[in-house]
Amino acid sequence: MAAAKGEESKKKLLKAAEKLFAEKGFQSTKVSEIVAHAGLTQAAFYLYFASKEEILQHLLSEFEQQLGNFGDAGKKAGDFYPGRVQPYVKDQFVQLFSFLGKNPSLTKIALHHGKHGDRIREKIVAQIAGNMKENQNKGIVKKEIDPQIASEAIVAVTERLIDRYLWNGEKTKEELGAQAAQIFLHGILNES
Amino acid sequence: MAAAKGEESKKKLLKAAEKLFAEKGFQSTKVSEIVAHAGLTQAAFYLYFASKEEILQHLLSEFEQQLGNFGDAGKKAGDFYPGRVQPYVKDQFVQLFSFLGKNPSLTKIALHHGKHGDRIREKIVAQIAGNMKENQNKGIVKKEIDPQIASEAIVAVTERLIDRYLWNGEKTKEELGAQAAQIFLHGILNES
Amino acid sequence: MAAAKGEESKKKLLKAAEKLFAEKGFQSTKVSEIVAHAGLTQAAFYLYFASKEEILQHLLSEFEQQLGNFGDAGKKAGDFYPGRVQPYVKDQFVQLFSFLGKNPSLTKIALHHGKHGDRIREKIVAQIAGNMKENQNKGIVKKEIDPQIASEAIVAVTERLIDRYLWNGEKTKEELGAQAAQIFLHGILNES
Amino acid sequence: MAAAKGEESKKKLLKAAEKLFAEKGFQSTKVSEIVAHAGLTQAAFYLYFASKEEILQHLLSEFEQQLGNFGDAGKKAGDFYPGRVQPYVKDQFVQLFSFLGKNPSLTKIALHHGKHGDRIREKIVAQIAGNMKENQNKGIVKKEIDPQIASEAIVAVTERLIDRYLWNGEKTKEELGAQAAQIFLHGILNES
DNA sequence: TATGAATGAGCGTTCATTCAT
DNA sequence: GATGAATGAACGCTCATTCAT
Repeated sequence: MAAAKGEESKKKLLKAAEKLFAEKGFQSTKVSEIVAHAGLTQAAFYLYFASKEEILQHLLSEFEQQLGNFGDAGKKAGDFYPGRVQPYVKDQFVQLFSFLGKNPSLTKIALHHGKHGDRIREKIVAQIAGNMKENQNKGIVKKEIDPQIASEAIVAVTERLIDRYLWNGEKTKEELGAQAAQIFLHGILNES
Repeated sequence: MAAAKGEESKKKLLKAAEKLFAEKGFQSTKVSEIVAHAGLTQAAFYLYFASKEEILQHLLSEFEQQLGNFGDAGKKAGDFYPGRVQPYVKDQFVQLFSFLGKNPSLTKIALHHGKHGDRIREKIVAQIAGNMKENQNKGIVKKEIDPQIASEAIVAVTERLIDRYLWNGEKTKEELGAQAAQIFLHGILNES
Repeated sequence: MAAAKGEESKKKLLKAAEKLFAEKGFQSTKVSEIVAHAGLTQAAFYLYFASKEEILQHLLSEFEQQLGNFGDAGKKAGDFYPGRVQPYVKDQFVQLFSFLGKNPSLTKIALHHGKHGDRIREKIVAQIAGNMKENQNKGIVKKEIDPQIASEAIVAVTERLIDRYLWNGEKTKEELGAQAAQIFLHGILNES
Repeated sequence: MAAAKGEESKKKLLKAAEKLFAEKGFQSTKVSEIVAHAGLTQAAFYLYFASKEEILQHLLSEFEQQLGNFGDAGKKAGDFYPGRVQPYVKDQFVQLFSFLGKNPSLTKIALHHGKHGDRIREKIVAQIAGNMKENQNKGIVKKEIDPQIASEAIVAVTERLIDRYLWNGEKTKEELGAQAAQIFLHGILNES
């Protein structure tokens, strides 16, 4: 009934790797450190993962899976705001924030890791850009905005604020979400 | 007329290191690769730099030096827009863009490199936040904006757009600057 | 029954290092040579010792530990020769010889290695000088002798004779001990 | 009239090498250090010496040359003490001391350097042993003494006392010579 | 399921030595 | 006679990975 002992070890390794990869980066994290944090030996590592690279992939695909759900949630959420445009857009924004903030270390790893990061980021950006284009057609979003660029900006900011303020508990997800939404939706300037 | 041969080699090494550090990160870049790109032997590297770490520092301090000038420029620029607030703010924005865009690889290295990156980023953010606070007091920037957060956002976006669009020539500095300014100054939404 | 395999390898490395350090000195001995003699790879070396320096320290402290015992032995031995002074002094002399001769390579390494060697030699010299001073007070040793210098001389000779004659089996410990005692106790000249 | 400039540089290099070899040993002394002490460049070194090894040989042969003179001096000195045996022997002893003490660093280098050191030491030992054997035949030196061993002892002590007390000026050549002679000629024990 | 022991390949660094000027 | 610049070869050390038990 209890999870097989092996499965537990595998989880410990994944947790350790996630923490360390996020803290020090993939290259700088040694297999020896991962197993030390997991309370196992180096040989045990290779019982569960073929290589250091593979445990990263495992983490990354875990993240990508959750990413799929996010997309669906976004779609569905649209239906709940018939007619009221601003709350809808704002809510989508907060959702992204909430989603990426749920797993800050995974987010950091996923978006920072060269090739893989690019692919994943592209996915998120595309999703947001798609939504934005729709909203542009509906007249909600300004015509002058390049959805591609704006989406990149949104992701970059989300990523950064999570890393800077959420990670260490300096701000809450809600505070950050509100601020980010405020900035992106209305800009920082007073209307003259 | 010809620059001392040694100085040339040093520059070649710096150029190569800059390129590679930006492309693959510090850890993943091997000294052997740097010297290969510079057309020298490994031993020659240590004629000019005490360690791989030191060439990074060299690059970093080069960047920080330019950073100082950027701050001064920002201050002076303020005087040129008496009464016209928006162009002033926008211009400042574009300047940051222009400044960081002038040396994309150095920017990437500087802001991505753990401890050092944090310090440098903090410097830039503080400078922008300072300006923003002033403009907030003057009623130019919205009261609800947290200058700290907004500045982090601005830097994050600038960094990302440079890396994504400028690096490969997909967009020009001006295009990006305009788009970013647009987003940050007025937001993406149409006024309803 | 069998000693743990790792412990065996460690011992092999220590034996090899001892031999080579004694033969060619610390600096001239390469880690590659040590492991070759031990039948291991270079990486294995660092499984047991953090650095080349550390294996030297290990050897040195092993020697110093034995050194402590030597001091005690000397003290106790004094009690066994009540009233008969010459055999007592001679025996102490032979003991030093026997002690250092038990591990010629370790002795060579220990006394030849700069800072460390100086400290260890000082220890031995001080011990002998202490004894000698006592015997001087008892009227056994000549007043004109400077115990410090005489002790340095004794150690130097012991060291050299071991290295020259014991190492290659040309003389036995007893022969050397007898000759050295003879020289130091009564000198080389006939009484005229 | 002035010595050629090249000859001066060569001398500077020899002086520097002598000092450094004595202080830190041959292996641990880098060519870069030698030239730094001599105020020259590394390339200049190879104008005068084919290799690091060669400058050592140069130093060594310089020492060996002086050694020849020492042997002759010993022989001649014998004639000046007709009938008075002890002063003669003692004087020879002091001469060795004086000779080796004249160039402590060269002495240290010469006697410490493996193969070469062995050859040179052998030469000195043989010379002393030869004299001692003569004196043994004349009844001056005890029959029981093995001249070979005694000579090794004498050289070892001389070498050590020079290194320990002369080098830093703690004792003078004369003090050391007297003490050493005292020990070796008459031993440390009181006649009971 | 897990480990203790070992390794191959490579990395950053050093150093005696060379050569064009 | 001397130098600035460069190098080949090796060294100490690290690390992801393997394998017998």
